[in-house]
Amino acid sequence: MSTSSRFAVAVHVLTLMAWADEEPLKSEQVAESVNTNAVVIRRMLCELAESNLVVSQTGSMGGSKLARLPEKITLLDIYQAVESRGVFSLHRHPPNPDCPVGVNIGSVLNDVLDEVDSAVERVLANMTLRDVVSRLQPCTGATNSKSARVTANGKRKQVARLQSVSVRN
Amino acid sequence: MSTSSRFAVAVHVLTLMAWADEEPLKSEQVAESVNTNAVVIRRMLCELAESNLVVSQTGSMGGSKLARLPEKITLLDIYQAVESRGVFSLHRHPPNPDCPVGVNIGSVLNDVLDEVDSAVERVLANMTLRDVVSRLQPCTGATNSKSARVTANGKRKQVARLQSVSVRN
DNA sequence: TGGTCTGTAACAAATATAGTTACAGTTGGC
DNA sequence: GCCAACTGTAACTATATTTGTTACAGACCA
Repeated sequence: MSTSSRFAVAVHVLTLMAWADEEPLKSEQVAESVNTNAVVIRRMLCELAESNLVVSQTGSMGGSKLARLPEKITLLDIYQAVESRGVFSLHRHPPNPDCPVGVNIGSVLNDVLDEVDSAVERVLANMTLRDVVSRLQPCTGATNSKSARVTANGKRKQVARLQSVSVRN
Repeated sequence: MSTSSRFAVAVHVLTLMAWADEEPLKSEQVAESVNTNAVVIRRMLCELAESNLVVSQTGSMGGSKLARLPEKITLLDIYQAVESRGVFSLHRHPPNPDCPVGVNIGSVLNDVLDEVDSAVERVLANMTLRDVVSRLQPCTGATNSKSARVTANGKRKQVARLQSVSVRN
C-alpha cells in the first residue's frame, strides 16, 4: 500500500535527536544515520518544525533539536506532521454516477476508511518518542515508560517487511 | 500514504456482485460502473478468485459472481486479497549500521508497524460486504447487519479524501 | 463453427517518492 | 566586516508503483 517511508524516516530522525539530548544535530549528521541525502532530511525537518516538533537554527553552529521532551511527542504527532493522506485512497477516477452502486459507494467507503484511519491514530497516539528510545536501549533507565505496550504486538505479516528494495534483487 | 485505490475498487466490484445477487457480471459491466478499463477489472477479479471470493466463468454467457454470501465476506478478506503490503514502509535504503540508532530503529519500527497493521485488520474484520450493501440502500431489509457500526466513525481528516485527482486541477 | 467471454502478456501513461545540484540567506567567530 | 558553516528552498532527475491500453490465445455456449 504505502510506498512512502516518510513516517519511518521521521521517527528515525526524531529518535536521533532524543538520543542526542539537547545537542543540536546537523542535517548532514542525521542524513548519515538515515543513509540518505541531507536535503531530504532538511525538507523533512521543515515539516517537523511546522508541526512544532523540532526547532532549527540557521548559520554556523546551527542544527536542529527536539522542541519538547520525547515523552511529550507521540507517534501520532509525527505521523500527522509528515503523512498527509489517510492509509487508503478512493478511486482514482470517480465511479459512474448513473450506477446505483457507483453513485453511493464513495460515501460508504469514506466512512469505512475514516474508521480505519481512526484506529491507526489511536495506536500511534499511545506511543511516545520516549518509548521508542527506551526500546532502542533497554538497559538505560526510563522505567516509567509505556514501552511494554510495544512488546504486545500481534502477528507478523505474511510478506516480510524489507528494509530495502535492494535486498529483493 | 497509500497511492493505491485497489482496496476501494475491490470493495466496489464485490458490492456490485452482491447487488446483482447470483447473476454473473461481465468485466465490461463492472468496468463501466467503476469507470475504468475492463482489463483492470479482470486482473483484480483474478486476485479475488485466487482468494476464493469470486468465481468466474470463461466463454460466452460467462462472467463473475460472489463465491459465497456477502455476509460471509469481510472487508479484511478483501483487503488481504488485493493489498500485499502493510500500511507503512520502512526506509527505502537500510540505515547506517554504524550508528547505534540506525542499527536498531528497524526492529523497533517493525513492532510499531505490526501493531498498526493489526489495528487496521481488526477494524476491517468487523465489517462484511453485506454491511456495505446495507449502507448503500438503507431502505432495503438486511435488518440484522452491523451497519450501525459504520455510523460511529470518528473525526474527518483535515485533508479531504478526494474521489479523483482531476478534481484538484 | 462463430461469437462472446475470460486470462494474461507486453507495453505506455500517470503519479508519487526519493535523490541531486545549486544557491540565497543566516549566524557565529575571528 | 568577512569568512566558513549552517539551514531553507527551488529546480531538476531518477526510480518505483500503479493504472490504463492494446492485443491475442483459449474457453465456452448456441
